[in-house]
Amino acid sequence: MSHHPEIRHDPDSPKRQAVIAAAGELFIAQGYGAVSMDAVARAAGVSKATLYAHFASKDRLFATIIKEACRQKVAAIDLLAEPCDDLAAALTALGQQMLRFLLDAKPLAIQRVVMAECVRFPELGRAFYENGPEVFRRTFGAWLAVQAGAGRLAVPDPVIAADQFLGMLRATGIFLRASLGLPPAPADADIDATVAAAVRTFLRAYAVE
Amino acid sequence: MSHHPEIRHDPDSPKRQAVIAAAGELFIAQGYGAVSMDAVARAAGVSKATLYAHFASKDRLFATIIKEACRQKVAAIDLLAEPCDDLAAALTALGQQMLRFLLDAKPLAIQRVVMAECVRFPELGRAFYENGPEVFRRTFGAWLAVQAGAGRLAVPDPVIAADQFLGMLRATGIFLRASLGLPPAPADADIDATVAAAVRTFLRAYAVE
DNA sequence: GTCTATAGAAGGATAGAC
DNA sequence: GTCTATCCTTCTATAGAC
Repeated sequence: MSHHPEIRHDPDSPKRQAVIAAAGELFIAQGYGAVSMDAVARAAGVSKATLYAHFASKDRLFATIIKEACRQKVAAIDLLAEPCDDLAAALTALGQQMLRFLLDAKPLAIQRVVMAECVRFPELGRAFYENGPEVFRRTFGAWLAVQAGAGRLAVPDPVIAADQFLGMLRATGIFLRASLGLPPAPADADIDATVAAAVRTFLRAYAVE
Repeated sequence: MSHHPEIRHDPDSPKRQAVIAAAGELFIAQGYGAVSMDAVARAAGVSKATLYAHFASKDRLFATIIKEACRQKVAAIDLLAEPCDDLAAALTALGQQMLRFLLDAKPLAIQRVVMAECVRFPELGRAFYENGPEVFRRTFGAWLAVQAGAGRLAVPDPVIAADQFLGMLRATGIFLRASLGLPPAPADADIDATVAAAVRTFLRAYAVE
């Protein structure tokens, strides 16, 4: 025993952690093709041989790193656990937290990398979707169903309604612009206006008067 | 004269056209990093030297090709020129054509490549945004303003309303899934249902009763 | 303009010492 | 496990003949 052909390492090894941290920053910022294993080794302060002792190949290092990055949680989801007496206020708070998260540099960069490489690494598309957007729309949809049960909303299909609200947050003028890296960065006022408009449209369509 | 340091070529040269066609397919399908100049030359049936006689570098070839690909027009925009007596029908037709375009393999692939490379090639982000989404939201917003003027809609801000309708079309469950390459491919019924729901929510919020 | 052939650099991955 | 040093492949780009 103790002679596996696979790689087995202490996951808390400091060098390994350094590699993970360095590779995370580089891959998320620059993507797969633009980052060399030399660059990762240099940034992590280890040799390439050490790098390869922990990760069998560039592919596997990349996939491991990005899959882990996809597990980033949206703080907005916590708002859905709180009791709700004011629907408009709750949707506004949720929308603002959600949109600010989506516009943050790191989630934007992760989305770019995953979209770019999901053809060659289908597991990344799945990991991103299932850990992020899918979790949120389900949770949000369930919350909308509860509000409907309480007589505050009339939603034929809560998950569709959730998609619509989230879709309105990802507006072309603010979210797509940011996704494409176009200046200027969205101002707070723009974010608030987008959220307010989404809440208004959503409630006009779904609120029980 | 006739001795410019820059490259000047017959833009209709058959070899040049072959390079453009081959590079377009490869770059759009696989992205910048995954495509070598050897692969482009082979696919185009020319030598690398010929390739470099027409395009100074891989960067310039890539940027030229992708910028041109961003000029693809949305057929849906033509619908906005037709006279309109049934708002719901017009929005449904527009939405279906738009969403089917967005879900098509080539626009999805172009979007992936542009998002992936917009950090290193900011011009691509601009070209994509200004030729595609921005044109459409402006045109659609102007159309909504006309409908408002005709007393059919009450839209405080037509461009925001346009963004909202388009955002609801790009729903997580159908558009983001497709953007990430997740199976199964969207069925016609899913597309129609998404559009119908968007039209319904939009009119509930904005229609003059 | 177009080719063949190749220079020159960079990248992924590994051998062997410790 | 970690390093240094290196192998081999692939890549971008060009020289030189036609």
